[in-house]
Amino acid sequence: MQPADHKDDAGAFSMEALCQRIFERHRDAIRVRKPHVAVANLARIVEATLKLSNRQGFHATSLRDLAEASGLSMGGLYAYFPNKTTLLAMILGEVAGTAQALLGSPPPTVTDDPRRHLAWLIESHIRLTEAMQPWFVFAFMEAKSFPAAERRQAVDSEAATETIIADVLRRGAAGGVFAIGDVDLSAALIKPLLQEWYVKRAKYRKRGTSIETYVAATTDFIMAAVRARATGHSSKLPG
Amino acid sequence: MQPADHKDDAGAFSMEALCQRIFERHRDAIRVRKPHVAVANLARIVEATLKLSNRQGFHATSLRDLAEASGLSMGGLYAYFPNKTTLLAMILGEVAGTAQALLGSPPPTVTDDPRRHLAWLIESHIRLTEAMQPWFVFAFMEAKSFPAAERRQAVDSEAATETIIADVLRRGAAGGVFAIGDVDLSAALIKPLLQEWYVKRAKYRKRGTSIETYVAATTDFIMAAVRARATGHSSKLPG
DNA sequence: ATAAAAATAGCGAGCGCTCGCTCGATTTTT
DNA sequence: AAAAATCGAGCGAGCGCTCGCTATTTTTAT
Repeated sequence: MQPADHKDDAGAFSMEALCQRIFERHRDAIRVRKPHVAVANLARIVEATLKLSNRQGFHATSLRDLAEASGLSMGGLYAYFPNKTTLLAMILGEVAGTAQALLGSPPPTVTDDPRRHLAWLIESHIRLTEAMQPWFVFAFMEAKSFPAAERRQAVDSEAATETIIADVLRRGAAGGVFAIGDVDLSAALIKPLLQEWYVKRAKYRKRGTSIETYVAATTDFIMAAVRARATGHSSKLPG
Repeated sequence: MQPADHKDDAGAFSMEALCQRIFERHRDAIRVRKPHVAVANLARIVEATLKLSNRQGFHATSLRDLAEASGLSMGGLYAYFPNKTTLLAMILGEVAGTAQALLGSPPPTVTDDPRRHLAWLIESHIRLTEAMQPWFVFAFMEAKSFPAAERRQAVDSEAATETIIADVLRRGAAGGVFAIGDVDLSAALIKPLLQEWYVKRAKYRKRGTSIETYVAATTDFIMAAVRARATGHSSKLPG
């Protein structure tokens, strides 16, 4: 672990690292060739987009606002995306990709016990969305009111997360570790408990609820709801 | 109980009844004097607003679209609201008012047992938002990205519902009926489980999940999460 | 009963303005 | 000096909203 160079970083989920990946994924749509120039400006553009959109909505954010907030000109912006909708798609794609990459790769130490696996999913999801909070808020708020392709991407991404949860619940129920009536419905109910943290982030900040408290309370709430059998294992997780 | 005259009605939560209240609340902002004319046209305007906004967002819905979908002219619309923002506020206010009126008046047969009271809150909230689904989706999606006054109204309304839940949890915890660590945090976690039904309505429709199934599963999930003590009472609720 | 007068409801072209986006000129880098 | 990156005035389209107007209903006067 090396020190991050931005304030809000969490290493692999830093603005820098995420924009690096956006640049690689969209090389053909981005006219600027030099990586260090492109990534730096993408970071300024994405940062401005998230800030303005999360305040007033993506649709209500004009490219003039965006130019001013990012420090580029109107025309300059268009070297980084071919149109406004593609800028949206770039951000949505990065959110969905990062979430799937993380949640789809649990550490091997965790997967053999459904309780530990479920607890890991809960904590990882909450910590990921904390590190990328503006990104997830953006995806959550904007995905609904936009073109079919982008909308579908968001729905699929949500469904994928839910499937991961459902698989763990199913294995736990089969092994007698959980007592669950409808596994898919339970997975569907767990999702909004994880989203709550970033969607209502302001509320918890105002109340002084720390992420550790929220992770603990949510894990406890969900474990009770699925009637997780207590064992000798500590509930403490690797940070 | 008398038969409703619209398809999606649930009596007091019909488009007609809700627009009647909007008309009464905003008589001074609405230039049309005759109640039966005003209420009928308000219904067409609100219906069109909810339909178009829930597809593409309120901001992206133009007054020309709205005029065409409601069957009125551009100028005609402005006899029913002084500006677009007030139209938003009218709808948000009606949603918040209806929710508070219902959830704040539990039947006396229910309030003396926290378990029954909590179950009643769960079922009532879900059935209300089912009857007024487009209204609640609209409020949920649009409240964030709009003027301070309207935004505050939405936040306050959410907080009020959460307070009602927290009060019931607190009484139950005090009486040993529930075992809860942090009452306020638990109430905050119950909220998104109730919102899930209308926010993701399409998903459950596709899966064939009925409202009865969802109410039962959510009630079960929440009761387990708060460690509700089992009793001899039936868990069946009055419809 | 009937005609004149007043009030109400609705229309849609058009205003001032901002939007997403383009493109030739200009600056910066190599 | 060539290439890459950036600039910003300007375009047509579409926005929220207004206003002069017509058609209809209700009230008043005879």
